[in-house]
Amino acid sequence: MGRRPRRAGDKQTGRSDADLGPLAGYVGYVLRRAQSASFRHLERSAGELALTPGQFSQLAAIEANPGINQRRLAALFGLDKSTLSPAMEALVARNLVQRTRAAADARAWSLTLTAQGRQLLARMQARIEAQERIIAATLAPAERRRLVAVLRRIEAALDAAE
Amino acid sequence: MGRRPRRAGDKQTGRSDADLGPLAGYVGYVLRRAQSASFRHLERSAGELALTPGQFSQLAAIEANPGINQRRLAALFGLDKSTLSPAMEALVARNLVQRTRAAADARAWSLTLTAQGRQLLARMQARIEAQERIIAATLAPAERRRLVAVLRRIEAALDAAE
DNA sequence: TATTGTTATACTCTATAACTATA
DNA sequence: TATAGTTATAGAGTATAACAATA
Repeated sequence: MGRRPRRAGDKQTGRSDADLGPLAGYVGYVLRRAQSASFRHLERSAGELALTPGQFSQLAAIEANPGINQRRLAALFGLDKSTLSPAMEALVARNLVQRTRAAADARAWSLTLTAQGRQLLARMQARIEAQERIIAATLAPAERRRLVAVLRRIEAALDAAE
Repeated sequence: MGRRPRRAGDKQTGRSDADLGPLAGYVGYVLRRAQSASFRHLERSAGELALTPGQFSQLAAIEANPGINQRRLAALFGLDKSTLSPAMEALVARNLVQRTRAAADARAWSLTLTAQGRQLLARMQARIEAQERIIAATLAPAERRRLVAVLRRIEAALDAAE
């Protein structure tokens, strides 16, 4: 008999050479795997900056929309206002975000970045862009822009579906 | 003066017309949005089947690897064994998965689907494939296969990065 | 009455550490 | 000693509901 081919369940290697089956062919599933890998990589590369991907996105959105309130920021990310309340509290406690009462509405906060927040955001952005370069290196030239467009269309189509 | 253009912060609409800023151009971020939309859609379309996307993937992997043990199943998804323990417990309690002691190793479980598990998996798979058709409808013909390949390459590149 | 934000509470998903039983 | 699995526990991240202050 010839060499036995490597099979699922091979005790020698200890590696999980099990099979994903049909999962491996679903866009939804490979999307999840790629997204998880992006988070894992970002968490590793954030290191001493101690910013989660979610916190990065919140700082970036506040920079892009200075004076935004928590309701609008929550809506931008599809979160409930009660989720954003403690999240902003944590960024304020780290002196990354400044909350002042909105001039036009005393119920609402006006969110802006502090100097320290802008500086930390810039440092994190450099690491995000390093990740983007790793991603771009796997793509043919000009494929990156198409990928972004495709993913946006997928999001919109799924949110619009019954 | 002419009509005022719609601006961020417009109180009339109540819509969050705030701006994602540079986030909107990052592959990592649009990946996250698309993946979240996929989960939301799947949770809606699962309905009375009461299966989460994670549970679906576990059933599918057990079907593809009958007799797999929990360690290998955990490794397949990058989870800790302690995460899988209660997850399998829940599927066994619903009579979807059968756990028997592995013949070759009395420490390990041998996981297989019950008839009920196979039937529920098949019903859920039909809904997954409905989602895949929604996704495919946003893509040019033959773009789907390329997207799957691209996402796999991105996952591999990020996991390999320092 | 409606809206902005906070708080109490709970649920899901995940991990680490300590353990039991077996190899 | 090492491995498969379980359990206790903890920490994110999320939501709903009830509430206070303001519109």
